[in-house]
Amino acid sequence: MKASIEILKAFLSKSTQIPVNQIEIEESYLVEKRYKRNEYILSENQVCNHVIYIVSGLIRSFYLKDGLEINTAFHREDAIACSFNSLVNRVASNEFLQTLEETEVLELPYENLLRLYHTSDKWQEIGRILTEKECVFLSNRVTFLNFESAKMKYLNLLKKDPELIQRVSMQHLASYIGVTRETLSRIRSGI
Amino acid sequence: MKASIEILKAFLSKSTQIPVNQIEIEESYLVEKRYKRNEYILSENQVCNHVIYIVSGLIRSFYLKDGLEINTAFHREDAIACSFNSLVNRVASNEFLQTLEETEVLELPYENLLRLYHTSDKWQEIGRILTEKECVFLSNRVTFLNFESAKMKYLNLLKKDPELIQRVSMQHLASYIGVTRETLSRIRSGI
DNA sequence: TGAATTTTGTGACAAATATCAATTGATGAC
DNA sequence: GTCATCAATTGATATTTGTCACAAAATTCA
Repeated sequence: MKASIEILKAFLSKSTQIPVNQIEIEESYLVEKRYKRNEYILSENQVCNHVIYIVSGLIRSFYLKDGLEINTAFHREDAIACSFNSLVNRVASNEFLQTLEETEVLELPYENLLRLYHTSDKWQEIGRILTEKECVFLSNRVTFLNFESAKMKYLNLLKKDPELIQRVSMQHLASYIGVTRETLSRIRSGI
Repeated sequence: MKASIEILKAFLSKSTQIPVNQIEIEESYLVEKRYKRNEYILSENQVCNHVIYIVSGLIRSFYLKDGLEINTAFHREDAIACSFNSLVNRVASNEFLQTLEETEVLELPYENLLRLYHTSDKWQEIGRILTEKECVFLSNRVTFLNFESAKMKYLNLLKKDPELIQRVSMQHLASYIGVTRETLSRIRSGI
């Protein structure tokens, strides 16, 4: 018996406004997993075969550019994570998923996601609404990154998501907002 | 009789891999409209009440930052356009939609989109897949904008979408890739 | 606890890009 | 075709940010 399934359903209901009792999923569709700190959930060139729901913990997505790690996203408890393009288009991922804290997840394999989509229009709706939310997040992120100074990007992140700044190291935040570690350090020291 | 409905259906079928004969929509749900060059389809602070399918023409999305126009997207024939966040969350748009060429569209009012979603799981699927594509596009755009030099951003755009560079003025492209007009001009002259 | 490792901070300097001002070139209205 | 308007270019300079090198601080773990 997987206790975290109720937590997942609560997340889905909250995110989509669909009543919990209308959200159905077979327990066998999901796999519970635990990761230690700094473990890789997905590596570059693998095809992403799962959507994961994070019960607890913290995960980062990043890609390599000239050997340097550039973070694209941070995923915390009560959120989902995957390499979106890889999952949806069945292509090799250009990004890694790595835990930054000890992390507990519920894994939904891609083929089960398809089963849900094909057997239930509620799940089509869930997929659509969650994808819409991701779209809104991403278009805000584009605006956030484009045409803003390093200082404004840091201050905006601080305002919008102060908790992230507490939980993620500065070197990881730096590439997420598109500045070097040194510049971020100087911004923080107020120069 | 709206001739462009068949064109819309072909677009949806091509984008979603759903056979055309499974895509149904009442003609009365859609409104045909024509805009001249430089007309506004949506202004800041309005709630976006339509998704539009562009039959022909070119539209830009932009927002104002310190009185300056920053372009966020360009939408061409055989594509859809809207202010996504405004449409989905029913909030005032922070962006404008303006034609850059004479443009012919099919307008789908938001309430009709909801009708489609609530009466047909095919339309839930169409919505999901189109939103997925937008997500992939946006996450590529984030990667494209973050941590790239002005020159690389221009060259990447040139490579990925040379047609856009032909059709859109340099001043509009500049803010789209997050550089000033002057810098873009210098990049193009090869300095 | 203490050594090793990782992360963060600082300084000096270089490179990239923005800003401001002026000019040239292109386009559209009449 | 001409004038007016808008777009693109160019130069000079200021500002921002990156790069490299190293030191200080914090964290990890044996």
